[in-house]
Amino acid sequence: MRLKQAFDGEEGGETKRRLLAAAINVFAEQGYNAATLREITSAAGVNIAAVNYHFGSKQALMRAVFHRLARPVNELRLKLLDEYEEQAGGRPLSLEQILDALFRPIVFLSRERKTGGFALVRLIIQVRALPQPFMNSVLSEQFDPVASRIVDALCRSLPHLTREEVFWRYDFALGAMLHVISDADRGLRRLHRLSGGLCDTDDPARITDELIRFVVAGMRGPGQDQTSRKAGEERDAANTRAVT
Amino acid sequence: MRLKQAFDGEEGGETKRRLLAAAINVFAEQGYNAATLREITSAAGVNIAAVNYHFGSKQALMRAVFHRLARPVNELRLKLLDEYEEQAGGRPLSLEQILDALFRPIVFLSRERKTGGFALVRLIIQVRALPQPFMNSVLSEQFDPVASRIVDALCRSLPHLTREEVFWRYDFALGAMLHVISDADRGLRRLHRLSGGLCDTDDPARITDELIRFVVAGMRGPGQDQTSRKAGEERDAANTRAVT
DNA sequence: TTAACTTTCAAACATGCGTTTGAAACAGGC
DNA sequence: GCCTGTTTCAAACGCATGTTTGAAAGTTAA
Repeated sequence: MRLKQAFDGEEGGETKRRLLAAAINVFAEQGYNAATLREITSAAGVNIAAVNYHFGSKQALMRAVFHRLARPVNELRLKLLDEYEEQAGGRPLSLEQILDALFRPIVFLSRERKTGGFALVRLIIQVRALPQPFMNSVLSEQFDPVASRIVDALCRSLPHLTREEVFWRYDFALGAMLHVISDADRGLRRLHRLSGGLCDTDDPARITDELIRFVVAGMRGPGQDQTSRKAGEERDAANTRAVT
Repeated sequence: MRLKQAFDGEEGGETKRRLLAAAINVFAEQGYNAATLREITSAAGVNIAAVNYHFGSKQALMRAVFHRLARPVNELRLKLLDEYEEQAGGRPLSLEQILDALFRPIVFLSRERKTGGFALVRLIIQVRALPQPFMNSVLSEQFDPVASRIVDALCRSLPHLTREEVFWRYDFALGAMLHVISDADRGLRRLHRLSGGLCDTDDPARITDELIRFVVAGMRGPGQDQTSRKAGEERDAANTRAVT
């Protein structure tokens, strides 16, 4: 067997590795459209033709970046779920445990530039904001399994809610998390600024703490069939006053 | 007085108006970086030199777009707050009223392509995901006043929370909303797909209903000093088991 | 009608992009 | 050492972009 083949694994050789690492950073900072291959290859210290040689195209490089970053995070989340399920011995997981698996890996990693967590979060937010059709399959492949697993666990943990309601709340929870961690990643740091410095958006433990408290309460809030009729009527009247 | 000067207002002449309208659509669909002036001018049926003549640059055009879109929405939100405050006659607004002002204009408008609500939401999400420094001032100018007003109202409505906690929860609520409305705007329609069609992400009333119910519960959840010591200890132990 | 200003236009500028090409360098096995 | 395949390289390709330019067309007031 050739030594080169033994060394070639998922990460490829030195050039491929450096290229991937540089792409992670540049795509995260600039976004796909504004990132240029010349900038990436310059940061990697390799020749621009290497992109086509090792990855085939800019698009393929972006997909490789995403695959590289998302897999470890989601493996970790699934692993946390596994551990909690083993502890639970067949009973439903607690809501806190589920949210821990949903949030903590991402929130903490979003503060980790070395491991790529920072970049992953940036990229998730970016592809969500501006879809790239060529990314659809890698996103589904990486994120759908863990989403389904979490929703299933939530349904068992929150029997007062319909499955539909759980899906809505899952989406809200995800949005709340992505929103707060994306805020800290930007020059403006809006929440920190708006709050006059009260909110320390650099502290993942603080973020997780506040986030879980909010989401736990939101998740445990009543479902539609438990909301009072009076509140429902007031809301209908408010909706009748059209936005114009 | 020249007739041209009378006609020139904020909207400018026909060419400027068409250019702005086309830019709204193209920027929203493509994002700032991928949108080209040739595409915009082609859609507007004007010459490419008109961009520089009427707006000065691509960046300035983008700022003008944002200014054009954000102002009516925020005026509406402030107006809703005014009305609710007038009704309240000096007492704190109910949480539902505050959230109505926070969410409903944007959620409903996000379904309105004609009024630009759709485009505005898309643009907000995009500039958040990938900051453009040249947009910072227009964003602050347009959104900070209403944010501060809402946080103030929330503080009065939720006296069990510190001002810091209110800011966190405001941010989570905003994130939840932006996340769910951005989902429906994209080819994949993830929530609809993941939920096997259960969640109708085209229905603004449904979105608002579920969103408000979740956020009301989340906002009313206990603050940090009301959370049980046992839950806190369990969380500390979980944090000690490091992510890797 | 003329003059002054405004607006629009086609063409060009200056630069840049992702991709390709063919040769050189490298690596490894026989 | 030779051969084969792999990898890297500089240059080029084919095309695109935002901005500028100078002239033409349009508008308006005197």
